[in-house]
Amino acid sequence: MNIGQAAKASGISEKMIRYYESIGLIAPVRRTASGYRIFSEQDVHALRFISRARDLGFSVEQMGNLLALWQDRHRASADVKAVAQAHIEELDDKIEKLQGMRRTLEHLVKHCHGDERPECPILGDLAAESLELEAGTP
Amino acid sequence: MNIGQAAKASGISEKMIRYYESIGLIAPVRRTASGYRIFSEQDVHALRFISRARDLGFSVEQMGNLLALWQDRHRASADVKAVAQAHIEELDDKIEKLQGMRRTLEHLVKHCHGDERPECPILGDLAAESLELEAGTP
DNA sequence: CTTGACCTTACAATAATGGGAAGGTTTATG
DNA sequence: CATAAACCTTCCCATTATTGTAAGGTCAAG
Repeated sequence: MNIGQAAKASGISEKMIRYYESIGLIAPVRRTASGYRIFSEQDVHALRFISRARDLGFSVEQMGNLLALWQDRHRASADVKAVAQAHIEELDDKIEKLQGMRRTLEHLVKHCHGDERPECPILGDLAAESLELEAGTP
Repeated sequence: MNIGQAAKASGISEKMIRYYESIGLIAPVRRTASGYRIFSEQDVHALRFISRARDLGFSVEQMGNLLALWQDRHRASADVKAVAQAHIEELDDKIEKLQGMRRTLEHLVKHCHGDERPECPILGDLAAESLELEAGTP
């Protein structure tokens, strides 16, 4: 299997496969005499593993940890669980941050007439001209 | 006011102030004979505007639009509202994506024993060895 | 007049990805 | 067999927003 086929089979672009190799996330694969990469089923399996981990939002570093655990027959599932839980917390942080932004913005949008006139509480809030809408006094 | 004071007053780092100037988000401010930047109250006001917009997750490009609207006396609030609403949709997309990841991960974590044994549904799912946990057959 | 705290520019790095150029290789077709 | 299309290779650049660092100029206080 050459890199194009491996890319299709794994859902990771050729570019990213080369990148993952260059940073050591995956080991260099075999090459033909002329330098073309040859991917075994095993190699593609690892790429699919990465693809799924990536879909779950794991960073390259976390994927490295997961791959190492995956390939370690004597791993403890507790270690895997710890990585996953840490990632859940990261996700929660991001989600909460975005939701906070969303709430504030939603509030401002609700109070904006959205017509031809220039008066606008959204700009008012950004310029802090007006009476602190929302901002933390519940 | 020099850049250090403007940074403290606005909550934007010196670095980022220079950067925002370099990319044209803010106009170049006055300089002393020796080249030090001098920030007026107006300049700092604009920086605070940017700081708040940034806290709401607006991109540099969006902040540029908002600044332009802010400084346009004849703006229509509808235009501001449109920018804000577009951003809310972006936030919603991001939130939904993260929540999807979180749900899947939570599900996997729940089924992982988290002990000394190597068996782990989290790795199993990433390797797609097992019976498609979660993945779209409700 | 020196020291330390400031300022200046310029360049590099981060994380993950895409784009393209310049050139070698394999495959299909005439 | 020759040639063209479709691959592959490496290398460099761009992205977004931000921080770090280095080398050097300036200012205020002692």
